[in-house]
Amino acid sequence: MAQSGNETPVPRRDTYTPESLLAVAVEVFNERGYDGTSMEHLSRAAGISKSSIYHHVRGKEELLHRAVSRALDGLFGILEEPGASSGRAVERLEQVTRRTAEVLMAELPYVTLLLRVRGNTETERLAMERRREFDQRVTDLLEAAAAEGDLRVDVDLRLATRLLFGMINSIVEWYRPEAGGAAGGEQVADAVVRLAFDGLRR
Amino acid sequence: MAQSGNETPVPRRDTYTPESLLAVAVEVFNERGYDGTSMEHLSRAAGISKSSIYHHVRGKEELLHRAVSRALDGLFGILEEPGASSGRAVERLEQVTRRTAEVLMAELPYVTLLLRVRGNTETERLAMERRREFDQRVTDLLEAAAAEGDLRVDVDLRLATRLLFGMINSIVEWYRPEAGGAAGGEQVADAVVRLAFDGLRR
DNA sequence: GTCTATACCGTGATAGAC
DNA sequence: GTCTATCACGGTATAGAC
Repeated sequence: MAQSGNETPVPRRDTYTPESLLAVAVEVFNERGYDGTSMEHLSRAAGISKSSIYHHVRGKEELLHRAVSRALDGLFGILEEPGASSGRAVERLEQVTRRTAEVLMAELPYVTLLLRVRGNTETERLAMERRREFDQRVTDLLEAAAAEGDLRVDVDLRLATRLLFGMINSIVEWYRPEAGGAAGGEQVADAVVRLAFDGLRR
Repeated sequence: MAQSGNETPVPRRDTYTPESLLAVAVEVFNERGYDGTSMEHLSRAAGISKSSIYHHVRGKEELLHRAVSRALDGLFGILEEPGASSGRAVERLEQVTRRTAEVLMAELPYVTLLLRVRGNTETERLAMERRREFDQRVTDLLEAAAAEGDLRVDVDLRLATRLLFGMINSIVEWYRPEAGGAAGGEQVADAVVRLAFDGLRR
């Protein structure tokens, strides 16, 4: 993500960085819920003591903050990608839909946590606000596509955006990258685009 | 819901019953998350002391149990309704889709809580299991509809079921009955069925 | 049916040795 | 960078008066 410059030439072996600790913490947060996770749970999962965790991060909420920020950066990155700003709106919308599903799967644990945040702390409220901002950008895209006459007219646009995101976001409830089985990431993204734009019916 | 027979002729005025206390508790659970809610929070919301709550229920988890049971009873009720067992499968599926959305909105706080349960306690694990059972019943319906040739063949059925439920369930994230505005329950249910079966595209 | 007072434990976080 | 020991606090739940 950030530049891996020429300092610290090779990742160290054993000791934790805030980043590697984050990966562990986010897994636990997603299993037990953020509020349901104690520092004791985290310390056991990381294999170090509670107080060692405080050497790397200021506390539980900093871990949450880092996690949701990473997810949000991934999502907003989609809007900067080439192709997100030219061409027919419905095609841009289709591309954003596919990329959102892909980013969600690529950054699965981080986005999962983001989507479950309820607004109890300042960190959570900030995350919710940025998320709404992203949603709004996509709503704008739907409006543009509707103005170009490419969307059905019998469904409210805000409602459609919400249901579209509902479908995409629900991927976090069951997608697990290791189990390639009947659900590789490509296949999932394809299915989302097909169902969202053309529906279930033959 | 239950019979309002001739005993207890009129609901009492002021004092709490387990049922009326439940309504308050579920609201708070949904705002703060179950784990994020303390008995102190509940007591403030109910306007009685912590210990008074224990007069009505055994503890926090009993409130959770009552809430998710109510949600699950509503959902399984759909499968018993007339029309859910005869006729073309794709039409039964459409009907179940609409009814699921409707029940979700009618029992909004209870279903919301059900959908957010993560499996930390025995109550939660039981709820998750019954929920999976419901999902399976709907997957069966998709299989039947596919066998009758009414569904598109380029999307995996389990995947389609999950995305369908993802769309329906996401209603709890934003639907609020009081704000009739652009989103009456009828309109939402219609939109879900249209998008799920025929897609966004004109 | 509600209250105040309290038991008892797990929580997030810190101090200071190694 | 990690540990053990400890702190103050808030958590669920109970006892017993009114």
